[in-house]
Amino acid sequence: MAKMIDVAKLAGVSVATVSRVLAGSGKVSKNTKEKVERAMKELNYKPNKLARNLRKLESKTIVVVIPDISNPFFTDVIRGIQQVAQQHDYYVLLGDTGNDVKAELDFIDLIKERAADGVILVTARTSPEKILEIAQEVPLVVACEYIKGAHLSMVTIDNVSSSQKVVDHLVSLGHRRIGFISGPLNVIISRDRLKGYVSGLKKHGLEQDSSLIQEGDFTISSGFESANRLLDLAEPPTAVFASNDEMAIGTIKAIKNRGFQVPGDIAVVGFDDIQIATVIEPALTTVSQPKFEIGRCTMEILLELIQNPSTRQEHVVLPEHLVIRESCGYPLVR
Amino acid sequence: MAKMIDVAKLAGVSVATVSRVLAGSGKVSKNTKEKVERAMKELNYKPNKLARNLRKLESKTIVVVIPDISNPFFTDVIRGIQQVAQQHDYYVLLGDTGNDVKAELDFIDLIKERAADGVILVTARTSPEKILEIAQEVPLVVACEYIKGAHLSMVTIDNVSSSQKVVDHLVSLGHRRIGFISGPLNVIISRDRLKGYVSGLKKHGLEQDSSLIQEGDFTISSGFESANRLLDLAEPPTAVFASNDEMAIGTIKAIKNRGFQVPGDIAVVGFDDIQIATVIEPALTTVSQPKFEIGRCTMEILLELIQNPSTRQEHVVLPEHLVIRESCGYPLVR
DNA sequence: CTGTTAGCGCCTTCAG
DNA sequence: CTGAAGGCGCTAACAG
Repeated sequence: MAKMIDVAKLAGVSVATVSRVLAGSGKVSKNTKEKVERAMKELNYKPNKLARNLRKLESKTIVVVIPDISNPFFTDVIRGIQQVAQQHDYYVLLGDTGNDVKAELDFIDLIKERAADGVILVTARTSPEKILEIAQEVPLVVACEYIKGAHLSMVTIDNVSSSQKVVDHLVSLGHRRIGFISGPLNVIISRDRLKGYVSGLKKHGLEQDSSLIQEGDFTISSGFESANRLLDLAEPPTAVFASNDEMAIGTIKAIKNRGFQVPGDIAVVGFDDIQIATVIEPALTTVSQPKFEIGRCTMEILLELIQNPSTRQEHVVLPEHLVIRESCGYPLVR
Repeated sequence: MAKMIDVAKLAGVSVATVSRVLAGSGKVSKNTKEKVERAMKELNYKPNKLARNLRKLESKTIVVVIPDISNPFFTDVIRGIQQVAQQHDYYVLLGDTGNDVKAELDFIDLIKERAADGVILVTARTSPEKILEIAQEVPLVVACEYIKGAHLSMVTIDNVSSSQKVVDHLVSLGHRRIGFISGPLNVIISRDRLKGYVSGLKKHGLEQDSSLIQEGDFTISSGFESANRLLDLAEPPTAVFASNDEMAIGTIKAIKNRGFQVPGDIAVVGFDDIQIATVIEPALTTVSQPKFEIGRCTMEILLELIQNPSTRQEHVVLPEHLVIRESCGYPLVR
């Protein structure tokens, strides 16, 4: 494997000059530049990134920490991250934690070991205090999740108002008894979606019935079980709002399982807009998160933070929108 | 950021000793070892991987080149790769090409730049000759795809015999007119699945009708269109075998769209067994690839190749199995 | 068991 | 515009 000095010798110049043409830092005569380039090509020279990284004390790599890469929601976010990373010559290291907090911390440690220049957390199982502490020391951006009132770079949507919009939609279709399946309530975005649901009800003068609220854990099966509890009610809801698409799918399964129709008998709304939402029958009406854009934006902020660690930390809120498909049908007539 | 020499000074030893306790190479007295460890903890020392990498001329990183990370098939493979990588202290760099051949080559180049120690190709858009040439120079393993008769490390399933099994199953249910939707025929695994279908027909003494074979491109919409062509036939098939689950989903949509039932009127089989296969209605009977295991196995082979580049290259064929769900129903009575 | 020393390959002042 | 030289932080001989 040819190295810089080989190129230098062949071109009859010094390593400094080779380094200069590599960096494209203009101060090389056209003539020598050509000589060097010819030599590089002849030797099939590739600069050794290991050496460059050590010298510059940067790795040109960022870590994306996610709970589970086989969850389709995250892969779209990653694609956004990757796109911006590539444009700026950064690589992305995959930090799949398998939902393990220890693994999360280990990946973050990569920065201290200089194997990465920054981290994106698309999960935040670690305690908020810890994350804040880490964010003081290293470039870190949190995506999708957030920490309340924290002085920290974050990119999310507004989970409260988007949930409220769902209630608006359901009410406009004539529903007055709306069930809600929340995500795990120890997660802030789950609480936000619940909050939006509750304030949506209030806005329309509907009373809140705690039996209509069930806690799930974002899986299809928890959606199925929660929906069953809702269907067991003396007076079941005419619509169910699930806090993510997987749970909405479980809900649809539960409803069909009892011989009811969606949306004929009961309307269903999801959240996230993953691909399955378009494939399931009926196609799911859901809150579409700008996943790709979240990824892009997160990476852009991280890049700024890496270049200038004293950049003011900000919480960016991206717009989402309700996608109306088939699972809510048309206005109820009762 | 504390470095090794700081630890050495604080512990009153030389850097070599610190390096030794870090490497755990036994030849340090218990006493000094403790001193060093205390110093490391006190300074909150983390070894600089950049320096270590340069010194050892390795990056402890491998690149996984995939066409599209938001395709759920690949993420399961990646999880398998990641698991083994983690066990061996390797990191995985994501090489999402977005189906671009140039990007594929660029990611492979990372090895020559020593930013990675090996590559896993879960796609192979690049020409076989080029791949073989590259594999001579760097540790490279191909997963899911393969190159015929090549002296190259590959991990796949047997696409021919598994497709034949699908035909066996369909025939056992009474089907004699079986449609086939292939993947793009410039891809070898598509041709293999077609080959299995054809030889399956022959095995059961069924004649091959070329109008029953349609070429798709692995997307839902191509499945939909191909299925429509099949349904337009004067004598449509009683069963359709699609070469992947996405196309099978498109097929089911097309069939339902015409007012027919699956499996009541027409049976459908897919290939891959991605998550959607269990969610779609009817749940899809499909060939289940051991995706996670493919990932694990591929990474293990790559590891061997990295440690010993002269390892004999081998083509590992992993077992798959047919998962029978609802989309084929029960034996036909005609 | 421990210390000394010479690089890994590159970038970047500082001179010229 | 070009060259010489000093590290980046660590590991691996080689001595002792």
